[in-house]
Parts: sequence; structure tokens; C-alpha cells
Amino acid sequence: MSLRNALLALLRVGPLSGYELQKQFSVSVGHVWHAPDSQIYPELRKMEAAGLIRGEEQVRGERGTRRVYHVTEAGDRAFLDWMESPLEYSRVRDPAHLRAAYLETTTPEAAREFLRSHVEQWQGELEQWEGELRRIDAVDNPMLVRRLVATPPEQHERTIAFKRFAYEGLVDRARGEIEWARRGLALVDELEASSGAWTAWTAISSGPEASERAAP
Amino acid sequence: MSLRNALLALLRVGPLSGYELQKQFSVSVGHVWHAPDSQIYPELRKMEAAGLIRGEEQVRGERGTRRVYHVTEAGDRAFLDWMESPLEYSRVRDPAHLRAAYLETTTPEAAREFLRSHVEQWQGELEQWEGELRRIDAVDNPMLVRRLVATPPEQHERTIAFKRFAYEGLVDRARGEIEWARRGLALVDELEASSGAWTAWTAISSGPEASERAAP
DNA sequence: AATTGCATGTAACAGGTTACATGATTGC
DNA sequence: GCAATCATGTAACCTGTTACATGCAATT
Repeated sequence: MSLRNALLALLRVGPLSGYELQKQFSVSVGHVWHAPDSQIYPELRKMEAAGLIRGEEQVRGERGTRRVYHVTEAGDRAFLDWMESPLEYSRVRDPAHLRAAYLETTTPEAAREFLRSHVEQWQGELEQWEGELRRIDAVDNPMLVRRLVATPPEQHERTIAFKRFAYEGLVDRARGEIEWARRGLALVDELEASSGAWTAWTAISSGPEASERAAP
Repeated sequence: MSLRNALLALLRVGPLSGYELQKQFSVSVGHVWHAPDSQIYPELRKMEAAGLIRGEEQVRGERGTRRVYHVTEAGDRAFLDWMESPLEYSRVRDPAHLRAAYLETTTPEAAREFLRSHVEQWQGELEQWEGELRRIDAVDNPMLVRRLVATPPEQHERTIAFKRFAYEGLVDRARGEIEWARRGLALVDELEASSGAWTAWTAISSGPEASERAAP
């Protein structure tokens, strides 16, 4: 449902074609909720079938057409209802922390490699989000500008404040991940120095005698 | 693939039945990678078909049976290979930050409600993970104990250190989310005090004239 | 005439969620 | 005799991913 509401959030500020929407998406909400075009177009069709948006074919050149969508009252209500409803949290499913918990099973080099690329991964995200923060401050993001133009001035402060707030949260998270991974790198060094030979440990449970051993 | 490797990680320390595995799972790796039983049983079958684990039927009482799985050499290698391979990061998809970015569209009360339950949500996770940290320190977690018993003593330090490391990362994250949401609550208060009447803003784009207005 | 950007998808598959379904055994 | 817990799934559905597919329009 989040993709649907992300799309509604964009369309609520004014009509857009699927293509425009998809472009705007990738440079705004897409930083928070990724979705490929191949998911956006069908979702728009479903939303239209559900009566949340209405699309109008527009001619383009000789033969070309494009479909411009605008939210209906039902769509507007659906978005506002979602905003007021309790958020559904998905269960934790974190591959990096999963792997981190078993780093003793691999070589120090593989452990370092993992932690280094974790730093890199989050540094990439961090840059995205910090860039977005700068664009918010400079009021230099097409969607944000559209939004401000479409709303009464007394709401501008709030609109900007909450955008900032959202991206600040993401920036915090990225920084946290980077710090954590750096601590991990230090830990690997420490463990390699302190304890004896660090040999990757192979499961003891292979072969039939293992299951024998553990039978009740 | 992460579920598969989470299961391998547990089975590598010694054979377990599907049921035992599922129980152990929910109090160990399950804190990092959630999976319901209905996913675990079929996954075990698939893993067996792929030759990563082997299951042996054991009789239980008169008619009952249970299937005890142990990892094969191929499974052990698959796990170790995964540990050495680059981790695949999934694209950002964060409903809470998505909603946060549009908090100006709802009432201050709904905004507060969302932020309060965000705090609660992460406080719940935080307790889980802090509890797990305490159990690691007290060496009081059945899976961890099994693991230590199954490994040579010179690896114990590393094993414990990385478990701590993983959970510390999760604890940090939870604390970060809580702080962020609390800042959000303060922000709502601030905005409510500073700016004029805070009225939820309804999309301007409903109705046919709206699309008229925006046509190129 | 060729490239870039506009414009819109489909198909197959993987992974995860929810609800449902069933029965045996052990301890009280 | 009954409850808890051991034990194992299936089916339908939703969401998302990857790869593929197509063609027009505007610009150089």
C-alpha cells in the first residue's frame, strides 16, 4: 500500500502523466520508497480501476498519446485516511546484521571486505539524502516547488519542516550504519591481534555420524 | 537467499528438526531476520532438494515422525561462499520516513499519534535486542551455548564479539529511531505554536477543471 | 539518419504474508 | 480426559525484481 500512497502524495499536488510521475518519483519519494517503472505503470492502472485516480488520454504529435492522471476525491480521502491510520511495520529483515552476527565463520579479510562495502553502501545513500536536504533548504526541487506553489503560504513552513525532518532521519540512520561498520573494522583488527590464528571454522555437522551424535 | 543462510547458520552448529529449528530461530536469528513457520518448513524442503541439507525421519512415539536436518558439505560450502560474497542490499523502502515526509497533510494529532507509535514500535525492538545483548553477556542463550560447545575455545571470543557487534548495531538503530521520532514530536509542538491554524490540506487536483488547469 | 528522450508496458519469477489445516504425544 | 506443545505443512495472495519489448517524437 505504501507505493500507492507515495504515488497519491505526488499526484495530490497536481496532475502528471505516468512518465512524468515516474521521473519525479525517482528524484523525490523514490529516495524513501524505491519503485521501478515496471511497477509504477501497472499500479497506476490498478489505482484507476479502484477509483483513486482518473487518467485522461492526451494526444502527442501525430499518433502518440500519453495518459495524464489526477487524483479523485476518493483518492484524496484514501491518502488522508492512510495518513491517519496506524502505520504497519514490517518485521525486521536485515541481511547486514544477519551477516555481522556470523562474521567469526569467515576470514578476517572477508569480514573487512563486508564492512568496508557496508560503509560504502551507506555513504552512497548518505550523499543522496544530504543532497536532498540541501535541495530542500535551497527550495530547489521541482516537486517541492510545485507543492509550495499549490499550497497556501501559511503551510509552507510546515511542508518544508517535515521534508527536512524525514531526510534528517535518513541521514542519521546512514551515519549510524557507517559508524557501526567502522567499529566493526576496528573490532576485526583487535580480534586478529589478540586471539590466536583466525581460521574459518567449518561445520561439524556434516556426514552421517553427526546426526547420529545428536539423535535423542 | 538470506533466510536460507540464516537457517544454514543455525544448522551448521548441529542437527535440528524443523520444529526445533523454528523455535531456536525465533529466539536467535529471528531477531534479525524474521520468518514464520510456514516459510521455514517449505524452505527446508527446498534446501534438501538442493542438496544443502539432508533430513532424516525419526520415529516419535507410535506413529509420529519428525525430520532431523543436518547440513551437507555442499551446504557448508554454500554458507561460507555466501559469507564471502558481496551482500545484496535491497533498495530503500521505508514507510515511516515516507509518512514523515507528508506529515503536514494531516492533523497535528494524527502526526503525534504516528510519532508516538513509532517510538513505541522501536522501544519494543530495543527491548528485544537489549535483552539479547544481556543474554549474550551472560552466555545464556541456548543457540549460543550450543555454538560455543561445538567450537574450539580459541574461537569463543570472536563468536561472542560478533554477536555483540550485530546486536549493538540494532540497538543503535532503535535508539536512533526513537530520538528521531521524539524530535518529530517536539517539531509538531513547535509548528503548532508558531504557525497559524493547522488545517489538513486537501488536494487541489480533484475534478475535471483541475486537469484542465494543468494541461500543457 | 541517428541518437536521445518520451511513453508504456508485459511476463516470469522470487520472496513473503495470512489464513487455514491436521494430527500426534506428553504431562497433568 | 484435556490441555499444551510437538510436528508439519498447503493455498491464495500480494509485493517486488529482472528482463524483455515496443515505438514515437524531437533534436542534432
